[in-house]
Amino acid sequence: MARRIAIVEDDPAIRANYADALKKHGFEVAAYGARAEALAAMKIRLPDLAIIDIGLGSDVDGGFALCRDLRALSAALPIIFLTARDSDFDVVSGLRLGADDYLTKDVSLPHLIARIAALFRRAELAGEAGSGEDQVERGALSIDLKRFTVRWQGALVPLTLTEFWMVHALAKFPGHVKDREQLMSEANLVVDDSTITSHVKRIRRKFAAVDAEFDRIETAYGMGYRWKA
Amino acid sequence: MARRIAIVEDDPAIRANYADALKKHGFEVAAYGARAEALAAMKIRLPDLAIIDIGLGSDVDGGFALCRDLRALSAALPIIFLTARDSDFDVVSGLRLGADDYLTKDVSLPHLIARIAALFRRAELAGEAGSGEDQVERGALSIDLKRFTVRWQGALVPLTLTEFWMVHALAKFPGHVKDREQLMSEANLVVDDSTITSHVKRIRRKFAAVDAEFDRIETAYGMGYRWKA
DNA sequence: GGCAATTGTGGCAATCCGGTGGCAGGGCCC
DNA sequence: GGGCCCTGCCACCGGATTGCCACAATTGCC
Repeated sequence: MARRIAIVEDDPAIRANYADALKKHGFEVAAYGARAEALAAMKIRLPDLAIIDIGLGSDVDGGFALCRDLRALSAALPIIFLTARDSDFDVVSGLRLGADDYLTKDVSLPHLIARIAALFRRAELAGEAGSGEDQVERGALSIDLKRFTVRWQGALVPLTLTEFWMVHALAKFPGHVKDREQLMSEANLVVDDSTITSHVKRIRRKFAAVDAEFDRIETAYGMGYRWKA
Repeated sequence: MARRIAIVEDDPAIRANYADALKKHGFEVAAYGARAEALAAMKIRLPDLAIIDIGLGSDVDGGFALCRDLRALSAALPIIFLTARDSDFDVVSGLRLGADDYLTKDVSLPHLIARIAALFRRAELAGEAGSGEDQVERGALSIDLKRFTVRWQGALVPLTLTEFWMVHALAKFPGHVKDREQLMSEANLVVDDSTITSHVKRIRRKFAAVDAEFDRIETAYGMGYRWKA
């Protein structure tokens, strides 16, 4: 199965150029010209790697914002900035936002491919160690990590991203207690303890809307929460 | 616990320079001037990240060889080439050898740090999922550190957090007497001695509710308590 | 057996923790 | 701009947990 790479670049010529080159290297390519379009598409289905430009049309820093959004979608998604901007400031900012690499547009194609390959190599290491699955099934619960959907007894539970990650964190190891800090880090958050409580409240409510009997999220007093098997 | 970074660079001045800068950023640094020396040291103890120059003294491609050797030692070790050579050919070769990043020596320090941080971030993703189950088994007693559950003869004993840690502290070393202070510190408490007595009382009661014959928590008069094997 | 020190017991009050409703700020879309 | 959604947080409440005390029971020692 070919790797899917998403390219976000506003210049149509450059975009087509890169898309072509990557396709020739055996990658599947999805190309987008604008931030909102790209984000919407990736929310439906995550690519295996994203290459994004920083300046997107009138949105001068659109790529930065997109990177942040994508990082929220997935902590593991490899992200490469590919842009004309070569100031140190931009590089550091980009990397701090969670990108894995930062390249300027003067890199040769072989160079770009080598960077992509290196990133895939590393991403794969993570996949082997962890649960590289993009689908989690726990009885009546099923989680689709690429589409960010959760089903309970077959019915779709409309969770927000934060809620999605929290459910994922809990259900990944049924029965294991996750304290609030662990839940935060798995959802890429740094918030107040009470906020976690709020999220759990909302998650429970959403599951209950689908199944009034729902009670799989158990509170472990003073310890955290656990997904009851 | 600070991250350990290994630097392999033949020029003593540059080496000291980078080593200093990284130390200032809170990393632990091990610096080496030659390939053999570096490899020998890392065989004994792998760093958390390696930064290597390509040209090492008379050994023009020594860095490449070292990278290959290190990759053989560990597929997961993050490796960065930091060198004066900026030809595309070298970059591609370096990355193909298994390096994660390739930087030229004109990068600023903030840029280098950002690259290092990005790599650590990604490497951490891999490490997370690996840790296996933590379980303590002592005859009829079984403690699950991940689930925060205690079973006696297979039956669940509903302990509170404080009680859980106290049972854990006692059962970890069966037969060893733990005085009240030790029990407090293992449960992260600072309380009156009599309070420990109360906790033991409640723990015994909860075990007795499961098994009327329960008598494994022994009082060592004047010394503390011990888990009877 | 007598005595002081130590531990067990029941119970109560203070505290901690989580659940709930609600609200405000920020972002996004129309 | 207006409306909507998501998110973070707070105040309040009820219940679980915890700390401690007075008093009874036990222990070690003479």
